[in-house]
Amino acid sequence: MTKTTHPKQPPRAPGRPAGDAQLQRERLLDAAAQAFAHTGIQASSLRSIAQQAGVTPALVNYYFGSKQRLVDALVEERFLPLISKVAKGLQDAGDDPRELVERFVRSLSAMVASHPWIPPLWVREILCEGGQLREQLTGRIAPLIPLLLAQRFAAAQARGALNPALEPRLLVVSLIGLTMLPYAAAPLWRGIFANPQIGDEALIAHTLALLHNGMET
Amino acid sequence: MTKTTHPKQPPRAPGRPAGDAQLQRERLLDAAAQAFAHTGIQASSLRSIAQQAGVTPALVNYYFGSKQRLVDALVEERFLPLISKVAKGLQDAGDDPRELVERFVRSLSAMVASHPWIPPLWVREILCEGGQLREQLTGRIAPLIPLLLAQRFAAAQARGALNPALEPRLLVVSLIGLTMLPYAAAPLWRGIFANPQIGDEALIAHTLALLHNGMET
DNA sequence: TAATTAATTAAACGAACATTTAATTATTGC
DNA sequence: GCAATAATTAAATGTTCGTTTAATTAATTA
Repeated sequence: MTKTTHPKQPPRAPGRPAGDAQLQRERLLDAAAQAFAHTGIQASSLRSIAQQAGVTPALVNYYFGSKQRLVDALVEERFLPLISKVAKGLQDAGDDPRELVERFVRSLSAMVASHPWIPPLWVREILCEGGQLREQLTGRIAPLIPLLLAQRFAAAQARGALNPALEPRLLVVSLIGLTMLPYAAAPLWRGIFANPQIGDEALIAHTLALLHNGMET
Repeated sequence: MTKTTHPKQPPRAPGRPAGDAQLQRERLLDAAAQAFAHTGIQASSLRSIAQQAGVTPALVNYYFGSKQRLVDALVEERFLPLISKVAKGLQDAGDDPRELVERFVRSLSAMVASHPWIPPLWVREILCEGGQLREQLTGRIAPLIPLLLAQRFAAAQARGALNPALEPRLLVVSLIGLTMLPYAAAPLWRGIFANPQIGDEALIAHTLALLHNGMET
């Protein structure tokens, strides 16, 4: 989709501008994160990203070389560092499955609050078939979070600290379904269930209540 | 994305063919459902859909008028009837929230087994921002399923038949996150958690165990 | 059987896309 | 201060897309 709303900046003349240089690159990454989450990578044109940043599409290729390498830069510099931070918090947690679940829910909530482009990007580019970030998940994210959680859940279940009717690996899937999906779908259910409004704290409390009760032996 | 694999049918000459007439329309709807779920509506070209059905893109416009009306036809003739069937099953269920949840889980499972294009289409065109089926959800699906479930959950909670720590409307979101998302993400987690394989029955048993335990007062 | 209608293709159109090239201007190093 | 380099734009290129038009052939009707 092409952004048809111009912020009405007077078109700049060619030539090197005065002042800030490498800051343009960051502004392009910001615009790309917004566009990719909002519209999807494939459907986001370099024109619309450039326009959002107030430059021409040729400048995107000047800084990144191609659309694919813009995606790569966004993954390395913006996306994976956030994932690693969540993973660190889980590694440092103990064996108690309740503690693991609570840390996951709360750190995801904090990440989404400061980087609201994460859930829509996750849906479009990891969950969707053909998503361009799927390889990142299977190759670099899965060992850090899903496999780690599954192992700890299985160990907890073996020593009787987790509802034996659950399947430890599917509990990881359930955990993601109960956290990432509500954030990604928030515009939808906030519209359907308007009045009275449901806040973020209520969402966390509900999710933890369901999970803690459901995990009990 | 354009389908580059040709099923090697010799190119047909112009002119009205012998035999089956209105069957082509159904074949185009089949191909469209596959393509839209697999690639997304916007990214599915009429060329690829036509090629999948063994015809030319002009024939798509002959039968449907435009790409938009092809989408409309798919919604009316294939998608909404399945949703209505699920909604009927819920309306006929009693007040017991366990019964409601079990019916939802099982009828969704049956629907997905016979129409596997539903979960990816739901993710792409309802969950994703800008999805072309969102108006259908808020306008025609929400009253049939999410609002109905939320009302019954709230009533059950009021009479003490549902964990009071839960929020009835968010329980609907949780229910969808625990059912639709695992189906949509199945190719992902079946790859990550390979060996031993997890079957559909195990998924249903796990999901119901978590929900029933979590809903207990 | 002759005329009309239905179903199909090939070809063309204009728009949007990612990318490349050449020109233009500011900054930096000597 | 002058040459080299860095940052930017305008314009052009070739591709793909949805849609339209005209031609073609089978089925239907009278």
